[in-house]
Amino acid sequence: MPEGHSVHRIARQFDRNFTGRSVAVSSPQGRFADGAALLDGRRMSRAMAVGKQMFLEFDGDRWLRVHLGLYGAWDFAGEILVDPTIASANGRMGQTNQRGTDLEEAIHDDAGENSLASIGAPRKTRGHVRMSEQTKGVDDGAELEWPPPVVGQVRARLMTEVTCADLRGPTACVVETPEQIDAVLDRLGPDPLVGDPRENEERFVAAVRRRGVAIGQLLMDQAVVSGIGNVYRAEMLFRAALDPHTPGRRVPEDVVRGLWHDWTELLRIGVETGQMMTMDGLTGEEWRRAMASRDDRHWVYHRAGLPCRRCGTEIALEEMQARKLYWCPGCQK
DNA sequence: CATCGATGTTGAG
DNA sequence: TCAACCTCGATGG
Repeated sequence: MPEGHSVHRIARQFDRNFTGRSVAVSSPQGRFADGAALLDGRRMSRAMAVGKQMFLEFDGDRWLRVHLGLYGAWDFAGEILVDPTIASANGRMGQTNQRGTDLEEAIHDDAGENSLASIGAPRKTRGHVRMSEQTKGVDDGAELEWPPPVVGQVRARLMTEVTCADLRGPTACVVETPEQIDAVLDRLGPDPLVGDPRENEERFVAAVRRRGVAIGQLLMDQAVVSGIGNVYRAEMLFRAALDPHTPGRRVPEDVVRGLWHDWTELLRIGVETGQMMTMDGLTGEEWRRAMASRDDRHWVYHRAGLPCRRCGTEIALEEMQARKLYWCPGCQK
């Protein structure tokens, strides 16, 4: 569920709270026990995100790669220092942080101790993780039948002296070598927040205009561009007034460049605010409504059958590559 | 209470 | 193309 903006926010949280510290790594659930043992006690030296992938570097050339997939999420507990670049939800953005209206990616930076934040799939915070609650040591009874891996519990727990991060439900949570990390990076398309902007744009333009595949598919292809998911795809195509079925090579170059610039800006806003804000030019009242309800926040996403906000045409819904595609046949031609 | 579906990816066929 | 992965909020009875 989390698209690129969430993953960048998580990486910044790790950078702020874990980089430079020794980390106790465990797998309360058991399914990451081997990987946890490889990392336990090492110092984390770097956190970075590329698209929907997050990479945590540890001393000794070991990396933890995490992909949240459809419903993964991180819960932070204990002392949490909030990265200033993502803290604005409680400050400058003012009404975007209405209390109780959006727990989706709320960052609680008001309490130094036992504050808790959940970033990832939409999810309510679920109560505090007790810092004293260490993973229970298990004695070496050779004949013990180990219980099967538990579903619905913490796959990986990372703890410093003061901060705890719990991971649930990821698609990928694996320890990898630098070479393996490079291999993953190599097949990822450009991320506006990583690397050289000019180079990124040219890569994106070339990747799109080389293909006969529908632009609606290309935007979701992580080898073409990193971090865009089903929501941003639908919204970006609407904002560009572009028919999702247009083959990549038939999209005018300036429109392709426009898509890149739009993604750059939407991602920047998403990382800063923690919300997928894709509607602009709203009046004060419209804005308030958009912030208060997920259903009022998008141009087309999740609005099948409803009248287009711009032209009144019924928003269409179809399956594209087994994902739901929302678009306005009136505006997008 | 049970069932469904979701902001995603992989790998089998 | 489709099932599997794996979690939980929303929905319906």
